[in-house]
Amino acid sequence: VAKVLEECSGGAATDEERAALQLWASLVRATDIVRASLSAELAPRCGLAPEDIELLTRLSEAPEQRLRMADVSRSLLLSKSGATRLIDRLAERGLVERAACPSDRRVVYASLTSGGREALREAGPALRAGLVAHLGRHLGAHEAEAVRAALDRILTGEGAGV
Amino acid sequence: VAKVLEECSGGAATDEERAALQLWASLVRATDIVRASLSAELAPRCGLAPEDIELLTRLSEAPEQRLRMADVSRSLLLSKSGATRLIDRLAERGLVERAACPSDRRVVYASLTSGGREALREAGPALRAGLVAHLGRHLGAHEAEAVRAALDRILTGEGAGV
DNA sequence: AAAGATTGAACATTCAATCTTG
DNA sequence: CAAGATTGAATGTTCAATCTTT
Repeated sequence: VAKVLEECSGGAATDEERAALQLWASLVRATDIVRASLSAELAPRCGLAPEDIELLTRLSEAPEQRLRMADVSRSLLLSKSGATRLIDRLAERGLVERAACPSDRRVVYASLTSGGREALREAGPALRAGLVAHLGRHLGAHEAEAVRAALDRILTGEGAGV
Repeated sequence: VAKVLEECSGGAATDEERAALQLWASLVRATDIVRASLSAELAPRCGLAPEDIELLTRLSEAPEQRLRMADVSRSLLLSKSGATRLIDRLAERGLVERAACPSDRRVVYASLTSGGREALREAGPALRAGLVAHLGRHLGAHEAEAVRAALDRILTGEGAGV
């Protein structure tokens, strides 16, 4: 990608621009490919997409195992309506359920059901195995740690609220 | 994410699994956030999404500034129909056009128009500036290089055809 | 008026089926 | 029959508008 832009899209790329371009290309490709592999392996195994597991996980760690809809959207980097629809889908499958909040009647909680806990118990090990196979296997321990540290620096620099 | 799964989704995560989990969380978040920032900045500036620019770039570097539809889908990690629709959209805007292949009448070329070259000349610098601001700015030169090397190792390990 | 959530419309992406050419 | 490309249907995502509650 970089070599291309450097010559074709306006010329005059600096070294810094070239480096950023290459880094971006690798970043996007790596996440896309690993995501695709994970989805393909997880779907037949447990019928859940990686994003579904991510949601169930966030719920399982939350106090009372539930989250306000707005927090679902924020923590998953999803629009408000995206959160509504995600919870719709998982609620239909019995993995989460909606609950009213007594103290503020505007908020709706999404809470983990026992079925959701069960699904997560099965999906968790599969997800972890997939991540080790597709990600960890190719990197040494402190190399992985170094990459994570660099990415986290970008995240905090860009103002990501964990 | 990692702390959660370690305790909630089946327990007994190894150190290796924890590391892979954390790396994955940072990887996904970083690409999502940078992608969102890029899209938001590029859209008003030049009316193109990052993926559009990526396609125009690939075309601009290809021999004759054209690519077979199948190569579009492969190089952008898109399904065959996804490639068809992407070219549809950009052709409607006059940035690419379809052309028949005389030697094999099954193949359709997507080729860059002069309008597409013009659009890329404007978008290229904007994309590069955005990438430096959102990605490069937070990392030292050889740190960025180290991350890229690690990601590329994952890519070749996972069998990514560049 | 502002915040939380939902809905409908628009759009992008994929899968499966189809059509044409080799 | 296999490969290249396109189409229709289904799914998921977002934006803008709406409704309720604060």
